[in-house]
Amino acid sequence: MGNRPTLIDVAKAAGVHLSTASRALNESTSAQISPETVKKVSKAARDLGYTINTVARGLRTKRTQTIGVIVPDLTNPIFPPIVRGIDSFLGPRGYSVLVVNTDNDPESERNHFESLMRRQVDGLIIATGHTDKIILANYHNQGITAVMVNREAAGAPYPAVVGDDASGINLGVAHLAALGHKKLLHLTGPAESSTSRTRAQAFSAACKNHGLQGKIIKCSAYSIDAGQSAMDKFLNQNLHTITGVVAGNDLLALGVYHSLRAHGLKCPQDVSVVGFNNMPFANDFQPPLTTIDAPHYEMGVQAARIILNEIEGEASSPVKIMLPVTLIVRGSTAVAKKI
Amino acid sequence: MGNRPTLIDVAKAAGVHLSTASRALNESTSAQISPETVKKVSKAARDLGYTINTVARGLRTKRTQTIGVIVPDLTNPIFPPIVRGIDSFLGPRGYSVLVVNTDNDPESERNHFESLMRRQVDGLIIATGHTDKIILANYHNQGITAVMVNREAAGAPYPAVVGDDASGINLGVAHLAALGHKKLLHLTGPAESSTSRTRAQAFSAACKNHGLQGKIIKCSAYSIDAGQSAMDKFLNQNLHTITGVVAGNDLLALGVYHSLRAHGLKCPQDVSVVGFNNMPFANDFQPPLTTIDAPHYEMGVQAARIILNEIEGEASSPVKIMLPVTLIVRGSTAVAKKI
DNA sequence: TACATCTGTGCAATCGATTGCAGGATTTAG
DNA sequence: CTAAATCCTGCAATCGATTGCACAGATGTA
Repeated sequence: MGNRPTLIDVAKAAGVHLSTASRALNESTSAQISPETVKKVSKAARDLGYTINTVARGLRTKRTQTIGVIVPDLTNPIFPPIVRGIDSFLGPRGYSVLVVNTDNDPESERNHFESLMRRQVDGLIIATGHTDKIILANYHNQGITAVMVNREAAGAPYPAVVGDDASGINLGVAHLAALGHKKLLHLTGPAESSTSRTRAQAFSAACKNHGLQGKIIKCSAYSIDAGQSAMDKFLNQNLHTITGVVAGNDLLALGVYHSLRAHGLKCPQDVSVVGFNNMPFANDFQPPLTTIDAPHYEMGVQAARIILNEIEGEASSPVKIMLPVTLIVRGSTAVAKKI
Repeated sequence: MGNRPTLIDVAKAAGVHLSTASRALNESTSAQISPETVKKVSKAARDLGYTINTVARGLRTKRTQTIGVIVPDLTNPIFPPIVRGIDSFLGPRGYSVLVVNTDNDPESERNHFESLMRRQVDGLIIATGHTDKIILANYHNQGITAVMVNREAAGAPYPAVVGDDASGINLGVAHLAALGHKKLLHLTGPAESSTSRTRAQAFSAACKNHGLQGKIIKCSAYSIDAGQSAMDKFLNQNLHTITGVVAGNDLLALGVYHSLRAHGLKCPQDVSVVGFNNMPFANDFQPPLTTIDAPHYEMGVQAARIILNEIEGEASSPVKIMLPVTLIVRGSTAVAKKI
């Protein structure tokens, strides 16, 4: 790669010592240097096309201005908005983002974690639902700065930025109740994930609240296939026992779509479906998906804000930020059918 | 962040000199060290939980084992698979990936480029369609290692990995021709993008080949909105003049869906639509989208393979890899309606 | 006038590795 | 039995910055 000039080149060109050049170019130290010298050095730097070598600086300062972001899978559509939110906050502040995918595999997560540590990242933003308590406690014991996003911190007092899952599920159940549904089904995600538990509990509570019957089935992952096979299994045994489904997320809702179709049921005529997340293109599904909008981009922004504060400012006490969610009514919910 | 042990700690623990420890731990130099010493050092490293500081190494070796990936927008669904493909190849080989989003803004691209240079990335994988010839030529003049992905290199002899756009468009047109369509429309993306031009040219050629009438309209971006407004404009003037649409990509196809609906036209009964990319969830759209599958993940893998070769192996002559595409027939295409 | 205080700059150590070179110990060759 | 070759290991320079400390000259104070 290109042979860029170094600080020595700039110093020579400006006729000053290396250290003077460094101070002149550095926002926080340029006050120590006379204005004329600063101008001279700046000009030399500009003329030579000097850019700082952050690797060298990072070695000396022990700050790389790099944040590691751990996600399960970037191709899961809720993560790109989170990552962009993070990046949009951090980028203008001089930080870069190293994204790794764990596929929810603990072994892979450990490897990626080590890789990020070797790279001396200044902090971690963790979006994986599976990271278990022990791993997290380990991170904390090692003095690692981290912030959770889209999940709660378990096993370690880390700050977290989450959507208001309980309210979201409430909104969904209330919406179905208002449409006259009496018998609902909830597809819950993997038990390791804090969002799964929160949503399932909120579902039970909301059903009780509205005097509805609410069943829950488990899915092995937050994926279309897992949703489909769980729903298949359910429908094979209980074809006409429910009129409304509150899926743990939009992918599970899509799995429900597939399963309903395979069982000759129509959405929303026979069964109404509510998703969660309002993922991109949810409006273009067949039918357009009624879902809970969770502000993923904003979650990323907030997580970035917090971690920067932890790194640069004084360490605040672990906060938990819960962002509001909203119900988006589309074509997958309708008045309940008599069963 | 954690106070990890350094090579000196390991060397002391093993009772050898720093440099011996370094060589013992390094794959390529451990042959210079006696087996017992290697074992001793390895054990000490393991016991102390030593991990190398890649920042320090990077400063000395001028290799950061980091690749910069420049995309327009990570939330555009074709990019996550590319990024994952890149990462899946590079990760196991010790490289990490720094992803930046330019939003097709040259100013933003310049800033991100500078940021990547400051971070001493070993190479660049460029997926932005807009990067103009001058910028690219600049990169090349600065001796920057780069590979294009999902676009051709213009203005600089960089390797490129692309899908076979021309064949893809051909497949789409042939499919519509076989269904009896005579009058087709192509929505082309921004002219700056090489894929836009390739696809548009292929469309014209294919129409001529099949003896069809083919019109082309331009879209300002590869987005749903741009597709919709271009199609709106077209339909307002020419409501029943075409029966088939070949969209420049799937997002434009979705825009076409919206526009057709707004004009009271049904897909596929009134108008058939073919997309391009086979983006995630294309099968779940309304109707499921017939489209050309482009192997984005594989494109990422190949781009990563090439750049690693350029960095570590001998510089090969600039290659252009064209990956095959396939037609995926779904519900958005049907026998042509008489008009 | 003499001494203390500031300002601006330079000197040199340092961050944590890699690597060319030198040299002692051991082996091989003649 | 001596010289040459080989094998290991240590020494020290180096990558490109940051930063505590020293010091010269300017300014202020008594």
